Amino acid sequence: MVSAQRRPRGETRRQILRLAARWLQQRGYHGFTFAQIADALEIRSSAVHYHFPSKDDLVAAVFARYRASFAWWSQQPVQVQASPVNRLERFLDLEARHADNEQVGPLGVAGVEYASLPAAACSEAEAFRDDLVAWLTLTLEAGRQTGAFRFVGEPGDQARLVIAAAQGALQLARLHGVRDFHAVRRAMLGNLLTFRVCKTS
Amino acid sequence: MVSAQRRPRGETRRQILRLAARWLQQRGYHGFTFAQIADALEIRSSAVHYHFPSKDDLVAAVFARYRASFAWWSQQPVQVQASPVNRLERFLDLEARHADNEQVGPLGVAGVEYASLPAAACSEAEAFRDDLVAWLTLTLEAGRQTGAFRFVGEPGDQARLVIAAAQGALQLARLHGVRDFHAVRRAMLGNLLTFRVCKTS
DNA sequence: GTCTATAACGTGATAGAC
DNA sequence: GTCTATCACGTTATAGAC
Repeated sequence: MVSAQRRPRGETRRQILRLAARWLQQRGYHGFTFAQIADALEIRSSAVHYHFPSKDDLVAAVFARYRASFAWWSQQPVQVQASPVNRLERFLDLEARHADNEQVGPLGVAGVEYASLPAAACSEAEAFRDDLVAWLTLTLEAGRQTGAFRFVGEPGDQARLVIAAAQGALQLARLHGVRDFHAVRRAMLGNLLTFRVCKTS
Repeated sequence: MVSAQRRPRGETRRQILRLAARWLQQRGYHGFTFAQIADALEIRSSAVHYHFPSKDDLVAAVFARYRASFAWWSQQPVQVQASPVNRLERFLDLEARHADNEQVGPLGVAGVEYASLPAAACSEAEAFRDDLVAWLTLTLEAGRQTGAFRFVGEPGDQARLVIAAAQGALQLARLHGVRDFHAVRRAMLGNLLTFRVCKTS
């Protein structure tokens, strides 16, 4: 039998979370197993159960980390001080990183596997959605006031469009390469940014 | 033992496909099993294997049917004769039906579970994507020529945006109700349809 | 041609060693 | 506190009955 690993304290837990997040975004909730995580870390699958008693716990923790990461990111000075257009661009850069890593977004996973996902994970995903909607709504509204963005209707609707499009674009990118993500990005920014005046028809 | 079912010839196969498609769009590829299909149809799981030797075969057939359905739908006289705006509206109506049934789109499933999906299913999904992109590109291009749609850039980019947004919107709807789908729809149509003139900046 | 009994394997989870 | 041996179950797939 292989002797216990000599990993720094707390490092195993962190590695488990890292792998779970990666595979969740590449294969979905049912697409990876404790055994695969254990193999990659050269421990037994039951060691994973020590750090996360059930798969529910593990995936809920992964979703919670998405939220925390985004909260941290959005509060960085460089984001707060950026213009609304710049904030949106940076958000799309963030999503593009997923595409480069052949991953989709957490909300896509939650949406697709919703009916077979543990309740705790769904709750975390919903909360993450709320955070994103709120942040994007504020960003888009601010950008419209400065005249940088042009759109009709509610900023909240437009925020949901941005989230949905980014999510869907990541999935298209899996099927047909990263170019599809950038195509969606171009189209979306073109629609939002193009200087234009509305005919008051 | 329960005696063999007396189902009309070919009906079992059709029912299997129906259930598989429904659950694929509600739970994802790994979210349903042969046993569940068998239970619902009151047969043994091995009977399902007679109609579809492997799960690969079953899911590939489901994806193939999505393609065939869309091809049939898009060639109906009512679609062919409709205006571009109307065709887009009808397409979104089609997607909205998924939202009403608490389902996501096939491309969303394929994108999210891509790395854990059988190759045959991926190929069918990619072909389906190609069909959708081609049809939407033509529709959007035609609509722009008549002045009904206004957007900058390539129609192909805009087509990918529509697909991505619809896909993502269905997933958001799972998390937060059908209202999110309609919000995305409003925003998207608002951006495409609003009468406006472009400043040649 | 259609379906059933059963196998072979993979999965999440528990009890207990160190 | 951290990890391993092992279990009980669910899943896909095969061989064979009718």
